[in-house]
Amino acid sequence: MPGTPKQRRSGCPVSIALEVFGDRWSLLIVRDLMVRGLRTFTEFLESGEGIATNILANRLEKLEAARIIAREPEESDGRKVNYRLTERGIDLAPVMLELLIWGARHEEAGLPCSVIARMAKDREAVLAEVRRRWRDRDTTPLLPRDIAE
Amino acid sequence: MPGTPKQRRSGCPVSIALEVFGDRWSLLIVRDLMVRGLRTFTEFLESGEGIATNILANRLEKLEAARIIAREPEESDGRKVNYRLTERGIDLAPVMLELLIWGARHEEAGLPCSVIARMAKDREAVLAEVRRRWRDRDTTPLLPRDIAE
DNA sequence: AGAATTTACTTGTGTTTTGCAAGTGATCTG
DNA sequence: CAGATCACTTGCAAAACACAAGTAAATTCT
Repeated sequence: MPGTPKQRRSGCPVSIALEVFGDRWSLLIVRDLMVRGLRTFTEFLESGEGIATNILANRLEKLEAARIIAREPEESDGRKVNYRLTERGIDLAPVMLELLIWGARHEEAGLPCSVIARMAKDREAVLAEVRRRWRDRDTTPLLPRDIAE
Repeated sequence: MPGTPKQRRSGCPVSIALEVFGDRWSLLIVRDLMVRGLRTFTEFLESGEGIATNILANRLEKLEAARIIAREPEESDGRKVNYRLTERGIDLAPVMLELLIWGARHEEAGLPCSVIARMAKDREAVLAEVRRRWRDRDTTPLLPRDIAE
C-alpha cells in the first residue's frame, strides 16, 4: 500500500535516527554536502565511494523525504539540480564529526594524527565553522582533498 | 574466507566507520551495551527493536570481528555468553550521544526535552559517566527504561 | 537419573534490497 | 542540428534480510 506509514521500532531516539540514515550511503551524501562542498547528482556519483545511480537516486529521495536535504533546480542550467542541507541536515554535523574522529582514531585512515587531534580538541570551533559555511552557502571544502583523501 | 579483508571504498574515516557499523542494527546493539546494561543474546533479542535471531548472530559476529565488542562465556552458567564493549566500542560513546541528541531533537522521541537539554549541555559529564560505568563494569542502565522508553 | 527448560545459536524459505549495466528524456553546447 | 551533459529510470542477477522452525549443549526440575 502506498502511503502506508512505516511503523517505528521503538521510541528510542537512536533507533529513530538510524531508521532515517542508518545505512552505508546516506551519511556519505551528507558528508559530501557538509565538508566537501558537493551539490549535484554527478558530483556525488564521482565522489569516489562507488555508489550506483539507482541507489543514489533512492537515497536522495529518502533524505529529502526526511527533510535532511532539499533539492533546488539551478536557474542558470535547467538540467542541473542542486542539493543542499536543511537545518535538520546541518544539525548532523556533530554526528559526522564524531564519526570522523572515531574512524580516524581507530582505523588506518588517510588523515594525519595532527589533524584528528586538532578536530577533537577544537570540536566547537570546527562545528561553528561548518555551520558558518552552511549559513553563508560557502562551498569551499572544509578539508582540502589531498589531506582529506 | 574469514579474516579476508574487505576492500575499502575510500580512505575517508567516515566511510571506514560506516563500513563497520553503517546499518540499521549494529549501533542498537552498542546502545544496549552502553546505556541499557544488556549483555546476552536473549536480552538483545528482547530489547524491543525486533531483530531476528540470525541477524543478531551475524551482527554480534561482525562487531566482534571489528573488535568493538568481545564475547566471554559466563563461568557460573555454561549456556550464557556475555558480550561487552571493548575500548574501541566504548569510544563510540560520543557518536551514540550525538545520535541520541539529534534523534531526540528532530523526531518525536519519547525523551522529555529537559533530559535532552541536560545531555547536550553536560556532554562531557555524560560521556565521563558512560566511560566510568564501562571501566567499573557497572551495568545499571544509564537511563531508567521508563524514561528512555 | 530422566524430563523439561533455557540459551545461543543454525537452517530453510521467501521477500526485499542492492549492485551493475544499459537506456531515456530534457537541456545545453558547438 | 548534432553531439554532449545531466538526472535520473529500468531490468536483472546476486546478496541481504525477515520469519519460522530446528538443534545442541548446559542447567534446572522432579
